[in-house]
Amino acid sequence: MNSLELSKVYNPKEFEDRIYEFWLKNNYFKPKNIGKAKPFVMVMPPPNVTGILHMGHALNNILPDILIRYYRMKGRAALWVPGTDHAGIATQNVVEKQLKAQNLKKEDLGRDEFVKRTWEVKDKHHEIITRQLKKIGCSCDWDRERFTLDSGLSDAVRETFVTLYEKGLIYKGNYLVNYCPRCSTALSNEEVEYENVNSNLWEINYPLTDGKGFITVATTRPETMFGDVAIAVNPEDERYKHLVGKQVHLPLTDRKIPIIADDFVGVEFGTGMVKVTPAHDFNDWECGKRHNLKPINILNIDGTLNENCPDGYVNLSVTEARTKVVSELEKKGYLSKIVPYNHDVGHCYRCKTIVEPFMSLQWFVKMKPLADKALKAWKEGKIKFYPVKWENTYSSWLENIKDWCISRQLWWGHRIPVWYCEDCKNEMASRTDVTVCSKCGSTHVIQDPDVLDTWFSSWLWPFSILGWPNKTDDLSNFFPTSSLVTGYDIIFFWVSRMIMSSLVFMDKVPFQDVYLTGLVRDKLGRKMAKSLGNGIDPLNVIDIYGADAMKFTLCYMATQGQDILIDMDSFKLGSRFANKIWNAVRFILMNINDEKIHTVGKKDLKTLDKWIYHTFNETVLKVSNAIESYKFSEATQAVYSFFWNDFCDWYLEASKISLNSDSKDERSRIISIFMDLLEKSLRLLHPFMSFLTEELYSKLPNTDSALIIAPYPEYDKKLIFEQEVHQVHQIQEIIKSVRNIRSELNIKISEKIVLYIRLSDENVKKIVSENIDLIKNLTNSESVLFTDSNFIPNTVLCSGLNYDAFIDIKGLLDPLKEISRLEQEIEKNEKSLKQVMDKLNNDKFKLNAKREAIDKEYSKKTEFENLILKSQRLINLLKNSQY
RNA sequence: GGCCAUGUAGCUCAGUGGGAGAGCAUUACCUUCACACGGUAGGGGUCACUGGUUCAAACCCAGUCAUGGUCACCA
Repeated sequence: MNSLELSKVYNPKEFEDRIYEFWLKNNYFKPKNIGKAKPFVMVMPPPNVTGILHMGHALNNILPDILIRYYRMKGRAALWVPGTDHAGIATQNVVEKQLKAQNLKKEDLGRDEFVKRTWEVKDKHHEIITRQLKKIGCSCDWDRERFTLDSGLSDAVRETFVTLYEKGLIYKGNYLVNYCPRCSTALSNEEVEYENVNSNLWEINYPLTDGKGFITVATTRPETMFGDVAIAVNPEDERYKHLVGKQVHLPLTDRKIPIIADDFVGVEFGTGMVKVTPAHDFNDWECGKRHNLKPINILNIDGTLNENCPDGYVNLSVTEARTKVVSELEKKGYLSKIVPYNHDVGHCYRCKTIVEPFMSLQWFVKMKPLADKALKAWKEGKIKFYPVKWENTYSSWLENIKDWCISRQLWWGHRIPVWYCEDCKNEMASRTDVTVCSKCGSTHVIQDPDVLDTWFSSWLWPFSILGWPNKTDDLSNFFPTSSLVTGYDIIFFWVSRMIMSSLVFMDKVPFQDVYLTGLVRDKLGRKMAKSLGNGIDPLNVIDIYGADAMKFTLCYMATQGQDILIDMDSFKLGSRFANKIWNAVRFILMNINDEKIHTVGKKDLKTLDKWIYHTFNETVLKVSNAIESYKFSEATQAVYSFFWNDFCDWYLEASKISLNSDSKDERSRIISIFMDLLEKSLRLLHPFMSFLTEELYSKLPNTDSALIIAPYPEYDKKLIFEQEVHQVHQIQEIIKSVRNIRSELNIKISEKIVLYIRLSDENVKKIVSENIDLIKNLTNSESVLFTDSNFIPNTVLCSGLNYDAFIDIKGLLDPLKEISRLEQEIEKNEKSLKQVMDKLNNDKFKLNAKREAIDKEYSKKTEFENLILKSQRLINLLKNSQY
């Protein structure tokens, strides 16, 4: 070890990669003392293998890393399991886009070849993502890494599907589902995002078949009229009662449809008449069921119109058909009017295409029984959300849950484990591949072509990742996990469903705590998106500022429930702090010569030493409490202010006297304390500044093992020194007020002053006299003397509660200026005094307020009165003296 | 429309029933041998608005306004 090894400026590139290798090589990310120590387990929310990690990912992995490192140092068997998600639609889209660039469709390749290409995309992105996570410093156990489409998870998916199938909780049927025509697949309700769209309400006339005029209906989707099977009115609507039961001609076709009454129709809206299109609208679907109306499907699976539509419309897209229908209606006189209208339209969450309600044969999970379990577990307090407000979101979703459409008409994903016999039509759900029909013995069996929703594998993550459905050691050692950290945007997709699946298959909640991070946004509050070009690449931040700076900054800003607004400059916070730590260590190391480092006993601690130990100890308590209650910002603020403001600004500055002492013993004493404090501080800081602290730790002469596995500092009752803390505050107050006056009077640094201090309290006097050199140094005085006088000519006075300090500025005093300054002081203090007196003159205050509050007001009263008195006296003296 | 947040310094945000805080930005002074990614000292706030509870409210309650999120929609 020697100080020369530390460069002047903190340069994270010099050591971050090396340190990560060091950790990896020594298996420090693996849980220790399994079975003996209480485990602390987290699973990584698996990033999609569709791209690279963004700032949100960085945040969502930085916070778990802090927790894992903290609990690891606390002696828990800490395990963090990483992994990635195959991300069905999203990844398939990436490959389809690549093909499109080559003018190819997936059908040109065929299913097997397409899936093979998708695996290549997966491999590529997986490699990048892994590298990024390592750059960030994630201390996860890479040997346990999983992928949602690996063989183990595929077993888990089959086990889950077949079990639910056998319990009757999975069913297949022809229902109306949300359908993305671009992705050519069904979606779950959660995968549809509603966006407000400027559109029109078209009012269309439908002629009555009895020739007695026409009726007018309003619609936002005129092209769906080819699927109309009825017109509905509200049964209470006096305007239309007489029409119920009559028939109308469906314009542009030769079909006739009935007018029916149903109370889902609002009297107020539009014309009060609704076209009923069961195959393409969820309300109409329900209405159609009530009236036994057979739905007419007008769409092909690619979203174009099918042969149920008139000639000339078949194979048109919905948009094209809309234009054509409107113009035909207008031409033929059926169009009554067009009213501009804004409404929310569902879009595919992956490709933003407008989704169409579409009737098709799909697989569903019956959710009510699962949701009930999940609600019960939450009500019993088995699971807690941080911040708690999200529990509302969780419970209201579960209370209003709808069945989950899990089949996707995609190629990338877990194939549905159901086989059909082509001969006897037998349907077989199976954990293993089926080649022979279980009923008729035929070998003509084919597997269902669809795949499962990608969330059908990730909802098993907390136990499948540990080896389920096999009974593994990991499963018994590490399930249930401890905490989950993820973004609030996937509470429905992922968090709630994991809770449901764990309760069904493991009979336990998957984690006790869920911490929901805010989303990372730019300084204007916008989401970071490729299209806006406002994204910040974590690797870029690491390149400029270092991984620790990024980690510390994000953590500092991670307050519960808030989105995080940042730009590149935000990371200066962490970077400067890292530099500060670096240089503090560097400074102390370069001051070691041949001093012997030893344990300094309590009796050898001076006031200032006790103060810093006390402050450190309080910080340990604050930080531990904050981490354990997921108050990340609070924890970082505590370590920041301790290390920078207390340790560097005061203790280190003050201790330079000891460092420069002629006494070898004193130098040895102070260096030993420094080493002890640094060693402890680095342990305290490690979860937040992992690379830097590990690197510096290795440079300390009093350490011999890795910091990452060193014990976390514990609160120590033997290090409470209230009295010394009070004394140091006294000294700090004197120093600050003298510095203030110096600055106010523009006394240059080069100008040494003479300071006279007057103290009435003997205890204070004792402690000040012990630290006279300290005051001298920090106020840049050539001498500090005690005085009993209450006036010293040619000096400026600054006073506090227990002291007067006279600053001799050697004939530079301008009496008029000084009088004016004192008058301002008086004014300020009188204002404060008035506030205090208002309270003290209030009998109710004295009657009701807490004892301490009253005492405090009285002491404030004395303080302000004294200060005013002193200033006034000084003004008089100044006015009467002959300068 | 329901529900949930948020509104504190120029910006981003902490905070707490008892004298308004941090980081960045800004002003002055300082390149003093750890750090100019630094030091010292400042300036800057009707704590959205209006009521209420309380001896005391930025904090608790109600309402208003504004902003955001989310769910659900009547075509």
